[in-house]
Amino acid sequence: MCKDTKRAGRLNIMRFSKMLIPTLKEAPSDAVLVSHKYLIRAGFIQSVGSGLYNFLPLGKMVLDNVKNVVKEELDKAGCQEVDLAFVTPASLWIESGRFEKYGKELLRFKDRKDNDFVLGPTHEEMMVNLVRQTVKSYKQLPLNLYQIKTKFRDEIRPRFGLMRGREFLMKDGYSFHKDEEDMKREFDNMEQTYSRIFKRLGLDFRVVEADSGAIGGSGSKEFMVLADSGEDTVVVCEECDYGANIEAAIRKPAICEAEAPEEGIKAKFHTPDITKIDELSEFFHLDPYYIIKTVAKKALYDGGEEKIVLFALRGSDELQETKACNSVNANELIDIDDEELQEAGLIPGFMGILNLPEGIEVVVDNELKKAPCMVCGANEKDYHLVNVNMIEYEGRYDDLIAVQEGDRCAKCGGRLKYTKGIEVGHIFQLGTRYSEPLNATFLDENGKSKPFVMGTYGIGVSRLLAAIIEQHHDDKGCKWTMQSTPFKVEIIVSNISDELQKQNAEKLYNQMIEDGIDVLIDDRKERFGFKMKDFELIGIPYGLIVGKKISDGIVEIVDRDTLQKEEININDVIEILRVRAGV
RNA sequence: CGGAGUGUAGCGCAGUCUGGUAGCGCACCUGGUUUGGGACCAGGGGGUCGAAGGUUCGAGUCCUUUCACUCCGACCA
Repeated sequence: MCKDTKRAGRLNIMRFSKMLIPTLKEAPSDAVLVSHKYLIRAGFIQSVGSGLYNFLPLGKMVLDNVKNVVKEELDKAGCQEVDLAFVTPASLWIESGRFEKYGKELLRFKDRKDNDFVLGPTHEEMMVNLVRQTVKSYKQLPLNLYQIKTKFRDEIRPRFGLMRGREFLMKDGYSFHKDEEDMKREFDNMEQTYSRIFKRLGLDFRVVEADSGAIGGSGSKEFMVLADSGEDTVVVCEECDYGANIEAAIRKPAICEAEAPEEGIKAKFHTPDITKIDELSEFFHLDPYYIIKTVAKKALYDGGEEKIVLFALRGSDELQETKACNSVNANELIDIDDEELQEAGLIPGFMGILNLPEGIEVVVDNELKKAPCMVCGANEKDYHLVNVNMIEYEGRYDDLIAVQEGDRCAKCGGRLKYTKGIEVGHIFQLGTRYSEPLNATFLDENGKSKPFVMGTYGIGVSRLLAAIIEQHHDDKGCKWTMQSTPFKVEIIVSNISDELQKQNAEKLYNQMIEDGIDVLIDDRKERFGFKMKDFELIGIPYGLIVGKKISDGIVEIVDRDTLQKEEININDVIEILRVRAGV
């Protein structure tokens, strides 16, 4: 009894016949991802509306397990758990300026007194508010506070089951420091902590350089679980450990093996109806590398302000929109049609960076710096310029390139390739982006008032369930990893009407409970095949089949990963499972 | 928001064109036979056909309106 009390809340034991596990033969037709299908078919979750899910007993167990791993590692790393109000007064959001800016994902509503509230999609404001009220001195720093809490984002298009719901469970952490240096130390600490978390959960992942996006800040890294169904494109090096989201990936500047054009004097060249890079390439017998591609976009800013921007890069490269957007500090870049271009005095197909009409902003890719003898649109119908020497060009440069597979790694020169990833974690160096507007300050060693230097760190906890299944499944069902699985072992009683099988299975069940092994016993009055199908669908790591050979003292262990069966003596069961399941 | 599509039993679907008693498979309940790979026999329960309005002797089916959901694009843990 005493033993049981000690493990209260940690040990999962259950009878299949008593547990609510509504397994289904067919998945709802709208499920596209395997994780979505299996989580529903195996009775882990239930859909209740667009982007809204109920967690059934099995799903809740997995969710708790994942939560525990996250919590244990964070606490070990010196973080402290808090729990902030889910409903938050809009006033804080107005103060930070995000009430207007955040957009429609922010669910707003009023209480009976007509006061504005929001459902927290993230908690920077709330956490800064908490800390600014309680921390006054550098002596109280650093501080890393987190919570594991339901978030609500009214996504325009929720999809893929738990992968992108509107309501989801997220761990969000915020750290507060007296200076940049200490914040960077904690950032590294979190990178290592996150790596430990995902490793414990049995995930194959990469830490990659990322774009900071809307949250802002100087440096950020994403934790990507590698899976074909991932929504993000990740650039990784085949030789070293470099990895980056395509939005932030860099490369060694490209070199062209094709012959460079002979140097000459800058001149206008008649190019009738030749508008595309490959047509120009053919016309001039020149590699696209030596042609300047000019991409026009409309940049949108706060308050409905907009302007036309030209992005110039080599004909052999592609524009990376996120980089381009960041380079002009816009909220968004949108395509622009030919009519609008003409109104602005630009000629589609013949745009270039020289001789431009008024009011057009230009950003040139870094790799065009000092490039000699380039071909470029003349901003005049049917004409291009040749022998444009970029040494003479004085304008803004930035990194605009979308790294391609086969490009060279900036770190080691190795070959870069694409892979797909599921973003399960994101850590940011925030700086004073929130502490300043919210006037959250402390007194430093010299008695001077300073804004907190902050970091922010997120993990998509409910998304992790989907990520685990995306990476660990076969055509029969789920394969939970040891730290995430609801039970370590499932005892399958082949024929429950057979007293000998039943008694021995019950004995093993009780023995495992005694020994603290999470165990589910399938004691339903069903046929063998039926139970095996459920076992495979649910994905508990080890099955223990108590069947006909029990009369000889023999049972079978099934490894869910390989589906290999192995006959063993009933007396060795506990010992073998202990070793295999690490319990 | 733009484009495409779907709403019929818990799940998967047929029926809608051409109006005439609401159907199939799985699941569920009862009894029996079965028990090493989603068994079989017999019997049974379950539906405001997404909602509202209209046409008609009669609407799941035709007309109008509306809601929800899903898929493809922009957002994100």
